[in-house]
Amino acid sequence: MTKTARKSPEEKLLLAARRLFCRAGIHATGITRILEEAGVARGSLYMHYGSKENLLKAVLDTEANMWFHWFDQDLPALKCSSQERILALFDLLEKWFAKEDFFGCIFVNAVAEHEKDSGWVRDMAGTYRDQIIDRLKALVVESGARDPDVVIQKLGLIIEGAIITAMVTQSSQAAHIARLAAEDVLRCTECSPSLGKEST
Amino acid sequence: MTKTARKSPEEKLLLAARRLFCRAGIHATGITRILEEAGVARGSLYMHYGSKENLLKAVLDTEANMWFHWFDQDLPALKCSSQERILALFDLLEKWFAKEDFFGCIFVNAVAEHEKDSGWVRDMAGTYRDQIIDRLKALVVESGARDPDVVIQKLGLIIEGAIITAMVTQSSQAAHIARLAAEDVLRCTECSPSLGKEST
DNA sequence: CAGAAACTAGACCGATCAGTCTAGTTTCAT
DNA sequence: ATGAAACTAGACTGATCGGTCTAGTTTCTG
Repeated sequence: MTKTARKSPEEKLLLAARRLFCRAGIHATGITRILEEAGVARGSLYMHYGSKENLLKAVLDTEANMWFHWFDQDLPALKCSSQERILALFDLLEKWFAKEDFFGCIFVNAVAEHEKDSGWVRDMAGTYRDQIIDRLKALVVESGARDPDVVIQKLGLIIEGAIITAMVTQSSQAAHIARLAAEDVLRCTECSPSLGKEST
Repeated sequence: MTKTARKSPEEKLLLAARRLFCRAGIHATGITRILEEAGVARGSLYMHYGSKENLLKAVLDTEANMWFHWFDQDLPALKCSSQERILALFDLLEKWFAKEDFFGCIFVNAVAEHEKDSGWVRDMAGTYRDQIIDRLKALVVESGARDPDVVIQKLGLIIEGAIITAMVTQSSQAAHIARLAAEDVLRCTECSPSLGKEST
């Protein structure tokens, strides 16, 4: 169980930063605390990342890659229908939430603590979000849903709700509820030709 | 349109703090910036609130009261079924999201930027969350849903998802999607005697 | 009108922050 | 074995933070 043993200072910094940024907040986490948690010298941080901001960017990249891995590797490996693959995403979420060091999504946290009107955090989060939504879209379209765009938006909303609920309640239960809600959405979409039309 | 005219320094501080905490983040917002935005002297802040922390608490109180007002005043005033009242909540959310100074939910933001394991922010957010869920529960039970607890959790998740999506996308569209998803959940709950039972 | 309370403007303080720099140590390729 | 690069430990800097304090002005109340 030597968790941070045999890792390069670069990797130890990345892991410590991810954990602390999520657990205590980005602004509330000082460089010094990251260095202590990582067991790495001050100079190494600035040699590898140059600034706290760049370190945060690296953490965001890492988290995005987790999502990409889910969509590009884990889900396609399943031998099941594309609809079941969509639902399997919530099982991946459940595993994520259940990790002892899960303290919310760094993207949500980063957006929450930074300027909402503009800025690189917002841009970066938006770009990665779009890339994730695209992958979700491929799954939904493949499943032959009646109104893919609406389904995607509903599912995206449920996923984000699950993340926040899991962060607030500190329980992986949210993923299970989210899966049930997603099942409702998918069932309604394939069963009802036209829903109510309160246009406004 | 004199927005901050004829208001007491206390109220001007509260409004400025709420806006800035949501728009730029709590830690990223300095006392001085709040004072500038509010047009109020430094001493007045400490006379009325004593600390930045207490000011944040007051902002959280205000936001909680908005939710209580929705559940205790606005929704009961509607002459419609309790199920339609549940859905009307999403119309209130839509109005909220559409405000020019909507930049996310201060509760979510506050939890996101503070220690997740403990602390007064977490406690306060949890307490208010429970009180809001209780009100939602009353509505759901009144609507005669088959499995109220699950429905409540699904709806809570959808509501939180809507808030985050609205924050990230800066669009009130999320409320509309959330309403559609909520309709799916309610429809499935009342139509299907027993859903799939993947009990984990 | 008079006194108290609320309020303003801004100087000021100690703490802490991100980031720099120096000096010495370890690691590693050749 | 040796030199370069990576790394450590920690002192240091300038800026900024939350919060205090003083002095003078406005507003409210009786």
